[in-house]
Amino acid sequence: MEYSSKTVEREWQDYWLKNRSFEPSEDFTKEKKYILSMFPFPSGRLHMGHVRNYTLSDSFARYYRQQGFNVLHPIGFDSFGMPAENAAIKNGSHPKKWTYDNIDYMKSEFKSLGFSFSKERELATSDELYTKFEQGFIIDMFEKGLLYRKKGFLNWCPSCHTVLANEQVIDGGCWRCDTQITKKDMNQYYFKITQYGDELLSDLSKLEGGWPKQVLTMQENWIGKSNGLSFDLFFDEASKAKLDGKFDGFDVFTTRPDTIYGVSYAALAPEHPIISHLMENAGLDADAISEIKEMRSSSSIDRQKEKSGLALGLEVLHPLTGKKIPIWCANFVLMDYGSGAVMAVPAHDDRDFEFAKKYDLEICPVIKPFNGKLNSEIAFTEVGELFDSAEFSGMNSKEAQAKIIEHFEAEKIGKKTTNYKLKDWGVSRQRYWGAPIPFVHCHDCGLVMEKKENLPIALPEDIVITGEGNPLEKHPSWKHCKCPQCGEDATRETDTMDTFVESSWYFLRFCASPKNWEKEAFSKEQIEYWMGVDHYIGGIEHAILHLLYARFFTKVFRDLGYLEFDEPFDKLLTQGMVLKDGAKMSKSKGNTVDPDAIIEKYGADTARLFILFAAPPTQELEWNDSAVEGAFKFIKRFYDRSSNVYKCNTIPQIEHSSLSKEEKFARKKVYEALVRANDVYREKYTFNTMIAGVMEAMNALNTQNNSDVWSEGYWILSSIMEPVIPHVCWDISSRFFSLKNLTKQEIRDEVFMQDSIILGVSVNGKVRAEIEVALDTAQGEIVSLAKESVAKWLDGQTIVKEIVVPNRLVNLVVKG
RNA sequence: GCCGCUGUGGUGGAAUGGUAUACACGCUCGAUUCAAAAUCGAGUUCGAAAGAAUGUCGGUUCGAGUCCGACCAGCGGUACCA
Repeated sequence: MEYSSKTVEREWQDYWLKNRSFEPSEDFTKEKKYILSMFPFPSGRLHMGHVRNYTLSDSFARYYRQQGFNVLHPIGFDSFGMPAENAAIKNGSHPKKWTYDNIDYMKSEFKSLGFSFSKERELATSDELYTKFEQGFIIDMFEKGLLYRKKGFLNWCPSCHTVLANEQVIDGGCWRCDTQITKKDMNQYYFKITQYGDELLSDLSKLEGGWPKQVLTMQENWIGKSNGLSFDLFFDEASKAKLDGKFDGFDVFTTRPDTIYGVSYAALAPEHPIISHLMENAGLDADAISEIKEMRSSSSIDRQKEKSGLALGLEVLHPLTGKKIPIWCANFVLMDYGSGAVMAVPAHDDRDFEFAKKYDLEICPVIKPFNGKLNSEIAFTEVGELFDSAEFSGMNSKEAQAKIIEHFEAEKIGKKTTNYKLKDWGVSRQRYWGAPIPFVHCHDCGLVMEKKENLPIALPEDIVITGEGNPLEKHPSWKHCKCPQCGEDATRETDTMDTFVESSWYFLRFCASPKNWEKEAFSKEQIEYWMGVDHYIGGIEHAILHLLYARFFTKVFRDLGYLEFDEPFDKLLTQGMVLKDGAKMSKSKGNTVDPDAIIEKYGADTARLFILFAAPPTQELEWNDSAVEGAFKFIKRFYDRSSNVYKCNTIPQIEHSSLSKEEKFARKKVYEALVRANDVYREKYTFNTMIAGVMEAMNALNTQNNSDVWSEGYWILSSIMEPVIPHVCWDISSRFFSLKNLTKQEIRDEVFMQDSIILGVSVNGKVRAEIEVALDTAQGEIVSLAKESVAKWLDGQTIVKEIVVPNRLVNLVVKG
């Protein structure tokens, strides 16, 4: 029969839909598997990265269904976000229409690829029902003090009139219009993720083994825990007077307390409150003020280009020596790390050194290498031996660090402190297409939460999107409301939430039974059954932000009483990128391959087979047209050779000992493929080797013509391949096996029994010959056969050692 | 700079410390065909051979692509984090 991908694929896609084949059961006594792909943004069309992602999760889902598990394999759309607004600006389409049109199209693509997603649990995060529950959680978090509002210096694009996230700033410019961004002091909502910093770090150990090491390391570095000493530097009397008595001193943090005797100046971030005070109270001249303003507004890229600063005319006293230390304002000091102020030890820190050289500040070395001499041309930043450090002189750095912290604590002038690079998560965006933050500003009551029964606070549809400013702010009526507390006139918050908020809990929403979707976000019972996600599959680009935020939400929900576990994703599989001509597929490079075109030409099964066969999932995948052709040929051959198979409702029973050598070999290859398949799904995820095993089995079946062996072979192979090329396999299975073989397959040990084995013979580790011996051959005889086979290499040599590795090889060690 | 990953035929890639190059692509030859496509079959690491080869150099071992150390190259993450 001629293979037609279109006929076969359409038939089975309709069958699956009609029979609700992929809906999870509500029977919670069954063993479950929760297989999840990272859901897509509805950009319009699927790209090959998506196809790779969903082919992987689909294979897992189908495999576990065959093994008898209750499988949840849902999909949705991460459908809020800037691109919908950008499309509106460009084509005048409404963001909502643009988004939902794209979703409809992409759903049809899912169907044509044969992905076994649950239809009934499909959702989009821009659905009002989703917004409703999300706003409820935001209110919960605000009540718990995990969401707060404060002023911060944010990235601002002067041309687009909007705040930009850090990741939307590219080389110091706006990602859309290239304008140099500036910093603007604005109100912003923040999640207090730092409160969970320690747990987010320590729980990484629970993920070891299940998550790639690389991702764990990236998260660890991102959280960036460091231990050290924090202490106050106090102003002298003259400086206090200059500051109108408002400040006694300021706090600094160091990870190198062992260098404390080398402190020769201290520096404040341009945004530091002491500097603001000086600027506002005539403590600085006009030139200095404009210089500081310049530092404050320059982008972080600019600030990294060259160190600059200015002396403030203030002095503090060294906490141990009492020596006077000058205070500078320096652009390399960051306000949002530590306390925004540092002690500077130019002799032992590269940055402090560079700054001291530029402004001709004192450099006092206090640590020298254990062996060798100090080089005064550079900072010595490694550990070493202390000198000129009072009673700590002569100690090594490590010892001195502990002792100096002890000393500070005993004298009550400082304490051991831990700092994190992790910052609180700024979540407000001055944008239309996002979930509104459910708060109200009331003249009398201040910032007030919306009442839960009024949720969702939905977006208005009659808006004008120009790309300038926040459309919600400009809408004539939307923001005007009554205060939920006092009932007086008030205004709604017009900021919307970062889209990372939606993706931080969607995996929980999928656990909810759709029949209760209106009533609740999810129930505890459903969550406890389905979570954690057994296999979470997606791109490495989400290694930090999305996965960190989802972990954070899980812990918050636990503390709110919604669930009872600590981590959402048991196993994480990060797929590699899809490349063409050695570069990532992208529209701008013009090297994309459209999935629809591949399906049209070869069918979904070919696309799926190629993607899984061409490389292991974690590696980059190089697109190759002729290899796609090869995958297509295999499917055609697989379909065609089914003419050797007869109809049966149970697996054919075969008397193994009665078979010919070729027939035995074919059976062995078939069952080897089965063993490998189980290995791959449960542990190794190297689908390419599983498929290679099936190809070997096919090649072996081809060398014989026993119809029992063919039929048994197809019974097994079409079961193994069903998760990869489902349409063809369902077709074969229905024609010959009444779909009875798409289940767990038993391994038959008898096919692995052999009468003889082939051993390699090596001399000094170099393989020189092969011998075939009967299974029960005694070791002595094996050795003498081996010697015979390599006589040529033993000539004139003395054998000093004989090593026999059972079933593998014989190694003879000789000396000549 | 720091952290991580990857280096195997012409190409994608196989190989629990035990016969390197499975499987596939490509290429070559042959069958089929009036011819081509499709299909089927054979061959294909390099080298005429001895022999050599898993980025380079060392080490551990009877035996190393695999383990250890140093380096080189490519890719990715991150970065004035005190």
